[in-house]
Amino acid sequence: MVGSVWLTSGKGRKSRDSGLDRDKIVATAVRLLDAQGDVSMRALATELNVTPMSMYWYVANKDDLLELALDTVAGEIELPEADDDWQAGLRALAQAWRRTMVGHPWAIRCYGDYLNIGPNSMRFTQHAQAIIARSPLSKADQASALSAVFQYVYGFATNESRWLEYGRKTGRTVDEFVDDVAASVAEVPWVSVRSGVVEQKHSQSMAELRDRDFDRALDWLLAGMLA
Amino acid sequence: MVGSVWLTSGKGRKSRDSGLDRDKIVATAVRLLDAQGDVSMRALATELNVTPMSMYWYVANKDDLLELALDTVAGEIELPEADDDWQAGLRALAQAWRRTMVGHPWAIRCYGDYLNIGPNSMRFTQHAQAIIARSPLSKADQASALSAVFQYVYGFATNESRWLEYGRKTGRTVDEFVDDVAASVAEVPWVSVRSGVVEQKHSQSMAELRDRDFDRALDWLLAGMLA
DNA sequence: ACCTGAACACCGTTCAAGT
DNA sequence: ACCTGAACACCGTTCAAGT
Repeated sequence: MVGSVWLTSGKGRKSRDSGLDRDKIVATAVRLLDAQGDVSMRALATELNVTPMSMYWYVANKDDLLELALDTVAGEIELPEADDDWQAGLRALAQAWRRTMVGHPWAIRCYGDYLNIGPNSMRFTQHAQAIIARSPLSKADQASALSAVFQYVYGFATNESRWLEYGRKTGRTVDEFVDDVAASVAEVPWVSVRSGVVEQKHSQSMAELRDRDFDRALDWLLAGMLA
Repeated sequence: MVGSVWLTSGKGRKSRDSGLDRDKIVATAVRLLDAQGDVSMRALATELNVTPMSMYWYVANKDDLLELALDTVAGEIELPEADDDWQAGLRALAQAWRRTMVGHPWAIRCYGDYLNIGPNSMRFTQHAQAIIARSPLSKADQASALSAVFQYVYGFATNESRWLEYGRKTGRTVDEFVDDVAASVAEVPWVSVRSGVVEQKHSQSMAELRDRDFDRALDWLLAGMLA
């Protein structure tokens, strides 16, 4: 919670004598998380052909493990080339973040649980700050602007991930799943107005809708900043 | 997950013979969630002086219980008076949502887990749609605009709730907690640039910063929509 | 119609012990 | 230095049984 792996020296760089080390454990955890949406310490251990308790030699507890896993996926985010157009840069960065988060729905779920000060997360943050520094905004506005953009992106990606997870769990495509929901929801007595998502669905695929909306809102935000 | 309490007729309107009914169970769950940040079925039952298993007569499972609890807090959101100024209306609605979510951090945590089609949630949704309908935006843009605003608000409130929870758990004020984090984080080798939040902290309280940033970003978004 | 007891299949984690 | 076994204190939930 308040403690962070990154604030303790820890048993990070232990070498092995049975093929095990912290990196391997974290990598395996990420693999299982990607596959199942969650991990237990016990499942992780059996995957590694070892007793559950051996995990605790490399990692203080499950929270630490997840914090490490989270920074691992933060390392996958492609940072766009430096460019003079800060708005384009910010859009590209937001897109990159969204892309990798949607690829790891479990990550976005635990995003708020940790301080996110691992090396990869910090690399990302610094990149974002470098981009916004090229804008004409005041120092104070720059911070607000970054928060605004990434709070929006976080909200968007969270929502997007959920639909993808729903789809995966029910073994249907997202579009099919949305149809199912729409049909069920229509039966509920107090639902007289359909939600925006469901309403527009039939004209285009959810994926197209999402892409368009994502860029659109970013443009609004960026345009508003200069107004 | 994909199933929803609201899609099953369920044991909702059972009467009691030992003072128990679904409403009372849900109300108690909300009380415990507010107090501790989570509930177990077992703790809820003992709070109600009853065996864990009796819960399952009123509620199919824990997910259903939480879905009901979530709609209960959705009922606390104060819907602003109808007004011709749609931007003011949207801002007021966003503020109201933020206020009640920050009061129930557990709620925002499970917000994405359910379909949110309970009566109170739908009342909220319809109110939002009524407000945006008064804007000059096209039908399609109206849906995008609502999504954008509430995705941002969701991201903001999630972030805000986390800081408040951290503070509460460590028994410090949010400002003190931010100071603690800043001090610890400064020790981490790869942290060469401070994050926006931490950097500005000393000039004003976090609460002031948050209020200003929240309104600010909403203004940007709304301004961008008309550009 | 409502509630219980015993049980199942899980969790994360501590602690003392092995090599 | 690394790993294990047994145990503790939890979970949500099923199922058959009581009243």
